[in-house]
Amino acid sequence: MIENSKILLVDDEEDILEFLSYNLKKEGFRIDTANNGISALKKLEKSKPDLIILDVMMPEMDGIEVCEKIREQDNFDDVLILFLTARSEEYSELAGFSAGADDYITKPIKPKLLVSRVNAILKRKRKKKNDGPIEIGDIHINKSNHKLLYSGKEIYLARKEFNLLYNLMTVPGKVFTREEIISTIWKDAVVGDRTIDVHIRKIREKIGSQHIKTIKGIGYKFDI
Amino acid sequence: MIENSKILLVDDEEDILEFLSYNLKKEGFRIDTANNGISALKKLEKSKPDLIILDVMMPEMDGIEVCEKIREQDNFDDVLILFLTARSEEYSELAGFSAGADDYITKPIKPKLLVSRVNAILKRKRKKKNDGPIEIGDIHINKSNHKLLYSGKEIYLARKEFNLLYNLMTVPGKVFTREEIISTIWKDAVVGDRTIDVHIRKIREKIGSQHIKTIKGIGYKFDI
DNA sequence: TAATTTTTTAATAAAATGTTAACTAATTGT
DNA sequence: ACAATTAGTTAACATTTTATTAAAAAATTA
Repeated sequence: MIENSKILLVDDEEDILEFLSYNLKKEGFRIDTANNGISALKKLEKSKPDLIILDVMMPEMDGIEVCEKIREQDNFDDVLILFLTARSEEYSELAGFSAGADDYITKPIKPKLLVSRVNAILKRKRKKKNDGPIEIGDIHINKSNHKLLYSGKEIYLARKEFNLLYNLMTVPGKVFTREEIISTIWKDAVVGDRTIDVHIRKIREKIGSQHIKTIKGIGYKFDI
Repeated sequence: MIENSKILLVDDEEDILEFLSYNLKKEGFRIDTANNGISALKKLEKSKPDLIILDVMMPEMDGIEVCEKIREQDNFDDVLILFLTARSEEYSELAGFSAGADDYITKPIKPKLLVSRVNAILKRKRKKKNDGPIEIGDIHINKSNHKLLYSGKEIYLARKEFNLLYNLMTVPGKVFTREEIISTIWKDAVVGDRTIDVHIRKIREKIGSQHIKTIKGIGYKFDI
């Protein structure tokens, strides 16, 4: 998912565009480029990137200004923006954040750092996004109000049960290993494997067992 | 292997260093310590740890900064970093991840949780190396979520069958000797030759026998 | 704090997976 | 072609993993 994210690179220097492009494509990101602010704003509509990497120092319209313009538009207030600044331009951190940037990287850019930063910022977004309601078949689950509708009827799940089911439903069909489940549901406790089974059983008790499949030796998945 | 991993602990409080040290040594890890960021950065070169456990709150140079400095160095961009944060410091999760952390633990530290987290993170690293999805002809196999698609249809393979097929598919056309197969699939067990045959048979039952070829006297190979 | 609910564990049953042995079939070398 | 070797098949058995309970522990609520 993260690997598949689209990134729009905006810089007036062709070398930097290429450098960024090369390093991010290698990681599996889909890349679009623009070499000035105007062009970037135009490309936004069609490209619909998940993340924009924006050089602060550009002729005509600088990064801060581009960022502000993007944030003004209603449909792009949740796109991520990452600034590229020279180490010396101390001011830009503040200005950047106040213009609505999500993070920034100082030049000279180190490939590995760039990639780890980009991954981190996209992961963060996914987390936030993750809270929307999910509707699969006759099951509606909504984390923000902790409600589960099963063929129209409201079903109560205890918190752990709810989180577990919600987690499985975030990516239907994906097999979640027990390890994965534990690391997302039990962030600060150590529990045995049977604990998962028991929660799974309770969920099945309430919504039937046709959706949650056991993959023996691996984990569980939610199937439609 | 995991038990033999080297861990560098960085904290300004001697008590915490001792506490961590004690609990991790007990598990067989090799431990190094540093009580500030500067010293940690210095020790890196010689110590070459597999994992660094870093307190976020430290005088002079905080954990985030140390982490960034580590990530900037080209030779340490793949060392694992685990943050120690107070439960209240909400900010640090985000800042930490964006600085390049791999995971974090909140204080107060529970020994069991610490150990299981450290084991998990080290295991994860080891695994990552060769887990990519493989796509050959009409067969897609993905180890990370234990899925096999055969001309678009999902096919279930039991664990040993799956690992065996995956292994053959890592190098299509290569003949894997029975010895090789046993040493990769049955790391710590002794099994007879017929066992392989039976698993091969079960795989052929599910995806047909056109792909898995027998090389008599030698072993098996996966052919396109 | 007591009552109630949720979560976890422990014990054991059930199910699925893995292995072997005994036998058959196929292939290879002479 | 025939013995010798190697692979395939099957079903019984062993092992591993999950499901199910009930009960203890922890957390939440009244």
